[in-house]
Amino acid sequence: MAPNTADQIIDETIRAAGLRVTRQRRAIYRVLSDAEDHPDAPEVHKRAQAYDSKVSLATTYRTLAELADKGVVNRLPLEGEPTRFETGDAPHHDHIIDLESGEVVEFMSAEIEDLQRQVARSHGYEIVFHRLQLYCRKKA
Amino acid sequence: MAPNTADQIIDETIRAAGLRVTRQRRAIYRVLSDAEDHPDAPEVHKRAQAYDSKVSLATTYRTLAELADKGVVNRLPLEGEPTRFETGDAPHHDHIIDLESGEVVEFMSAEIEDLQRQVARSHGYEIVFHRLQLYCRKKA
DNA sequence: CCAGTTAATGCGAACCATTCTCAACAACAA
DNA sequence: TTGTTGTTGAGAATGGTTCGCATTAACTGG
Repeated sequence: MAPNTADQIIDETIRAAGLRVTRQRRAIYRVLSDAEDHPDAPEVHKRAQAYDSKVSLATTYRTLAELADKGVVNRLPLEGEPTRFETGDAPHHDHIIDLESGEVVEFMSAEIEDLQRQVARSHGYEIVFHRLQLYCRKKA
Repeated sequence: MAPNTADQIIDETIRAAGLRVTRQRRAIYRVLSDAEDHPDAPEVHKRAQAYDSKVSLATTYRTLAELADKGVVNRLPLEGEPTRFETGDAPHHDHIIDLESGEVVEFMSAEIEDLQRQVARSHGYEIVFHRLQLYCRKKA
């Protein structure tokens, strides 16, 4: 099996995070780069095992945490359910959570971001990171 | 000790939530209406015991959850630490979290709220509730 | 004001997502 | 290839929160 570009990028990403490239980390990161949705850790684990059966749940949590700390992956802590994950390569965005289906939709609003910074500044703060989640239902 | 207005309001609030008025619930709710800050459940428990020594931690969690479900109290789930609580009687607002001190500052922005609604609508959703938290550090 | 009905409490056990421990193992560098 | 050091797996441990259940206390309606 010849190396392809996608694999190389994944390895590169892991290495750039200052981590050794292992089968497990490749599988875990690949799950997120392939994902169309926002899986939680057990789900990432399950999918990772499809790529490589030798991935433990502990390593999944560990790797997700390490990658998240490096900014390569984003945590998406949701109200009342396990944290979900997404790759960190997309430009910054916030989330709409469909309360019925659990589906997560990404959105972006430069205006909101600006206002947030403004609000923070007016209180003498600067934003390190923020969390904006709109828990919604489909409009009638 | 003659009944005063504050006590009556507390009882009223609890009753309005469809709950029986008990010493414990009075103590717990009073903690929040007296609080200047945003305590977590164990802290509420500790303070509630000052008003009435017979309050268990389980009841504290239970009562906070019940009151939160009724909208009388707001949950404030924070990134990486226990959920904190506040009364629900203040007008809607969001929070700035000081990453160094853990202090929570409330703010309000009608503009941001409007933009949120607009964003949701443009995706075919209507907001049921939202969470906006700015994790900040004091500006240099 | 009392008894009965039903809800609320306290205690500890249970839960669940997540993290840790540590011996076995695998990446990478020389 | 071998040494060094980071990584893994398995399961135990953690920590916040919830539950089960026997006991106790609020609210009826009489």
